[in-house]
Amino acid sequence: MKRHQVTIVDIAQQLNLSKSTVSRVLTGHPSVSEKTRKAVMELAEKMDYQRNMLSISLLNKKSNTIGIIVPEFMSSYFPQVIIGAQEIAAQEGYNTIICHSNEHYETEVANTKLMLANQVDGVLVSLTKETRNFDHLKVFERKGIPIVFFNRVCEDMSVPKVVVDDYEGAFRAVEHLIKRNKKRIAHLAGPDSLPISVKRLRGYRDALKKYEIPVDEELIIPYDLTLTKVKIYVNHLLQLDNPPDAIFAINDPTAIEALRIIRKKGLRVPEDIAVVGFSNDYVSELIDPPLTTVSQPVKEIGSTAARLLIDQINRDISEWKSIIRVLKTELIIRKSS
Amino acid sequence: MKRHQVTIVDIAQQLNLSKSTVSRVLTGHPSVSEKTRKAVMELAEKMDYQRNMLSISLLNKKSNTIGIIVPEFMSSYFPQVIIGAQEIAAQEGYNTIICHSNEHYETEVANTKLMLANQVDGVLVSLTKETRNFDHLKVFERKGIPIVFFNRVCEDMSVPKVVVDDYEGAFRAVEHLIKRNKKRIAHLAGPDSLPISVKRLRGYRDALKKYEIPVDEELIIPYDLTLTKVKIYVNHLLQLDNPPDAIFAINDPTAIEALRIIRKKGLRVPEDIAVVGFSNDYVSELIDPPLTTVSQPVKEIGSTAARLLIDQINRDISEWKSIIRVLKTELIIRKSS
DNA sequence: CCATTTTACGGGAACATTCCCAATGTAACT
DNA sequence: AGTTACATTGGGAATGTTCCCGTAAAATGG
Repeated sequence: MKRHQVTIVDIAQQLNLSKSTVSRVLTGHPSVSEKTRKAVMELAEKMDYQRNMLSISLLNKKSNTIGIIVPEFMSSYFPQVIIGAQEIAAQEGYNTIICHSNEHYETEVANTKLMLANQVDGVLVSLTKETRNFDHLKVFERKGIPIVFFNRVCEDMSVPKVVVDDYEGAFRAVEHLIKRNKKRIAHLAGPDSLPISVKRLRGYRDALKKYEIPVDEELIIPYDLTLTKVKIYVNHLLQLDNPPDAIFAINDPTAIEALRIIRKKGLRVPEDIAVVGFSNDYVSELIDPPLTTVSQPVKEIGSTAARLLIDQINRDISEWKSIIRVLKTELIIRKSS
Repeated sequence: MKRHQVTIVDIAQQLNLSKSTVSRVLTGHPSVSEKTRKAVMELAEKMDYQRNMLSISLLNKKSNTIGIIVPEFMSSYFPQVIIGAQEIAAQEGYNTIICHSNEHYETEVANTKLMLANQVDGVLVSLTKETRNFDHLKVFERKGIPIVFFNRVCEDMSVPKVVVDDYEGAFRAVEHLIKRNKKRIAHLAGPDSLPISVKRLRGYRDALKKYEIPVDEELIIPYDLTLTKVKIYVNHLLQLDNPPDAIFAINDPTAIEALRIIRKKGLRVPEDIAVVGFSNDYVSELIDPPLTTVSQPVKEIGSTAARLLIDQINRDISEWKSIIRVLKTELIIRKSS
């Protein structure tokens, strides 16, 4: 099958017009007679004409496309952020190219290349847990392509960021455990490369400090977010001479995994060990027992990030460079604590 | 900030070469001297040169981009299918544009327009529950742009489809309930517009027939997949003179919602009422009690669909038009039945 | 040393569209 | 009637890249 695209030239020839005139009709330019307008419109409809955005983008040096790069796609977190972002983007007439890096630095680099090659007008990025070098992202800055980080941000770069108050969320979560009379609270932390890990850890430490509970470094376990390893760490914690009576996990999948392991051992939650997570994954209220967790306004994260990006694209305001939007979290207390 | 893209002409001018030569280096064409090759490569690197895919796509009439249109993004089902599809696509050098239709026909139509305008080489589509008119999809056929349906397919169009054996899956699920000694099995069905609803309903009916259990139409409730309505239907079922002792739901979110309502009423699952879902959502094994469900090979659905699409793009083999790949389901028996 | 082949590079068209500038035609006004 | 104004339309450049074709210089062969 020979595939020939219907172009404005085809329409022009059939109507004995110039491509300029046809273009004018299709773009809604005023100076064109009603008669020709109608003729063009009808023929275009009949021929299934679709404007070729590639050529327009090439000409305008603007693709009306934004890129979104996320580290993973499994939990409900990023899909929902994406929904929020896409909503705003679509409203403003922007398409979206979504890439997930699978938590691999190399894939992330490849993804940024892809975005550049496809001439995106801006990118929304959440980093992988492996990312420690940011050269591939600084290219965007050098080229003047707006970039906005969300959730997993790069603190070395002075570009807009959208995060939640991880510190406060963690603080409140741990405070809640303390008020439930828990004395030895363990923390399954994330890798230090991620600011969210660091901030949540700080929240954990400060909450303990405030209530004058000594911080036992043995109870703080940073890990690389590979879910299969949770079992090792939880088992390790339970076999300590002085085991914890609560676990605060860096995120919900980790908390849920921990919870399952604990229950398989025949321990009671929350009586023997309480568990608290972070993010309020959509699973969390469905499991048994429902998980206490710090909820994030996921859709709002996506929409504010997209809004910030598009504002930057339209009017490039450089004072905005260092804007950081910190959204509120909310502690949702359920039966696991 | 004035944004000027680095082009091959810029590189050519700085080195006193023609754009042809630079292009040759960048595309790896052999007939170019080692000296100039090196010079070009170095300068390109230094200037952060990135080839502009828009112009290449325009020239080749091929964008190396495939589109994926899914009805929703909330459950883990479609994200996982997308991961499977993207893996294959990336392997074959294709980018991906993802759109979700939010279960709205209008949005789906808009999404197809977007795909066409962006010159995708092919599309992967799963329909919304509202879609009853397929003109917007037939455009792809007319233009000779390959299209592959998955999960929610359009049976009117003779294009490749990837589905699971819904009939068999449903049959086995209901058979399993019968063997658990359930006599009055209700079915929360999907809308008739979706072939998956129809097939699963047929499986349900035939399983009952096989074991000579009369089909009570009162126990078959088709609904529009709006989760909030599940409560009404479940309450209705429970208040029947002769209430059901099992529910087979069209999908896992529905089953989970039903399960929660049933438990809130103080009924025991599975003793009073057993519940079975469909799709093995990643939540299903985490809830209490874990849900018996029919699992689908999600990633494989995505990868086979993508493979089918790309094969069609590369060599356009028209006999393939009516190919239907039916993947196997597996009944996963858990505590809810 | 000349003829022929090879090697390396330049010129220009093509892709689909928009937009500026010019050109044509018509109506209105003096 | 002649001039001006305005309404429509056409022509051509430009966007960044590839690829075909042509051509000069260098290398090879006798």
